[in-house]
Amino acid sequence: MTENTHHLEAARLAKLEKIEQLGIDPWGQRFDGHLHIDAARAKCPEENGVDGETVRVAGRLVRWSDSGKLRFGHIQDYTGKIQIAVSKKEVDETTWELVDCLDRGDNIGVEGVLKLTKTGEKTVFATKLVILGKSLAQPPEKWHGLEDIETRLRQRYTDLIYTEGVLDRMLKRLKIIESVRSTLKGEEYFEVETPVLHAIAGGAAARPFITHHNALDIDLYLRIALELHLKRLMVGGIERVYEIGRVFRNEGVDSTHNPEFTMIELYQAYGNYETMMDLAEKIISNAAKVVNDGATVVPWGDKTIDFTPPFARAKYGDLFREHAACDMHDAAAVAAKAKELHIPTENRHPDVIVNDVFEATVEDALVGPVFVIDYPSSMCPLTKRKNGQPEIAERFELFVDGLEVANAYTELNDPRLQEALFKTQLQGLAEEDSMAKMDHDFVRALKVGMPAAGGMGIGIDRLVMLLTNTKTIRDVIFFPLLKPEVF
RNA sequence: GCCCUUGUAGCUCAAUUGGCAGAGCAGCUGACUCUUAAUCAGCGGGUUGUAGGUUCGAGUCCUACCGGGGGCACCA
Repeated sequence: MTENTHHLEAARLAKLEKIEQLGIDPWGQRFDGHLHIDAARAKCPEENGVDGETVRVAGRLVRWSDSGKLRFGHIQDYTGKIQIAVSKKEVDETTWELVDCLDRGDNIGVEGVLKLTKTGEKTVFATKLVILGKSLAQPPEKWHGLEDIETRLRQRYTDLIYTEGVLDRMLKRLKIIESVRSTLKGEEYFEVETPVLHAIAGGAAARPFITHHNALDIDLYLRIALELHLKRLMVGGIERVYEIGRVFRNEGVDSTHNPEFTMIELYQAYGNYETMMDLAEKIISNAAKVVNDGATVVPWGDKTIDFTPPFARAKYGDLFREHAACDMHDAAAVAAKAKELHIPTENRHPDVIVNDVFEATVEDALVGPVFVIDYPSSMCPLTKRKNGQPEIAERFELFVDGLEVANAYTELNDPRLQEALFKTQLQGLAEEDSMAKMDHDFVRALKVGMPAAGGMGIGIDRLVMLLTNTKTIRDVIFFPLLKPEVF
């Protein structure tokens, strides 16, 4: 960079030096009392020729014409954009020289009078102007902006500034998370933090990332779920508990999977999976309203999703019969259907085959939102069985347009059954593929006594996708995983 | 991991059969006190992802590698 500075950067460096020669710090100083730009816009008179208040605004210069003795530009902050006008007559000589050194991309602060231009645009007519941070990088082209996906993801900072809708969508993500917290606060939940480094990667079926602790000389796993620690806390007396946190799964990347993603898991003593359905409806419909102007019906590509409670509920077995055209308990018929779908059957537990057939035939057909309830219990080693029906687990998954958004159970709190399920691997499932990894301490905790409870996990990234009409997960994550860039 | 596709100036894109690497925007110099894709005149800007190969000649064809996108697999 130093021995081979690009000519565009060189031009900016020359201006930077000129600013220093004026005795001005090109990197800026404290600037108090600025209004957010949306607030400034709200204060601007609506009538031509009327002087409004004198205000201070600050932000990034995203349009600039450095010509003549009256110059216009737009500055932008996270609340919006407003035009500024700088007239040579209205500012002192040093400021006018500073104005000559401004480039698109610079951060500036402006004090001036709010009024409309002759063409009716809300404008701050500057009486003072300061630089709050020089930009040395050439911004993207003003009309097309940044379109190269790789550049947008690697240089998210630039993407956030110059690509229409990116910052807005990410702010919606933050508001959705705020809304989830606020809904749970209303339900008297406590938010906690539990370890990310696990000795046993339990609570879900996924390949973990492995890391190493030097001083203890032990390998550890980055967590793949939050479940087992939160249940321990319920044993400890925190009746309603949740965590919003990052989980890590060492798997492929596609439009709905990022190796690290954000989950909320929550547990409610004395509840069950029906309690969780009611809560899921509250959490999701509230969040939908926050980012869709109060509406619970939201656009989703060329479809519309109605998140107005209550959501539909359908039994796993019924959906199976409807879409796979056979009974899930009829092993021969299921095997035939599996063969038809090129799903392997050899040495695999019948319920694993059922599940594969279910995924192949049912899931994509579910537009929803729909709670799929009552799963085959063999695939649910952490879930309570239905009274008198040990082959059915009180579990639901919430599907929206084929996307799994939430997963919940009536929690298994029988330590003897839990221990037995940890010991029994499903045929045809490698241990690393199983959710049932022996965790002796967790069994010990259950022996202390966990109250009957409901619990739920929601994929926050996918929820944000659905509520912001975004089809790829990388567009709702600030910094999705990419292979390292070579400099 | 496999298949398809893609990589040219800061950005967005051209480049005919393999035949002098171009444009717009942005930048620089000058003019302009109501502009907003400002306008007008002039000027500069390239390791065509990287490394090889074929050829008189490669942005273009071939091989490998690197990055991105899409699909498959994985993700019960």
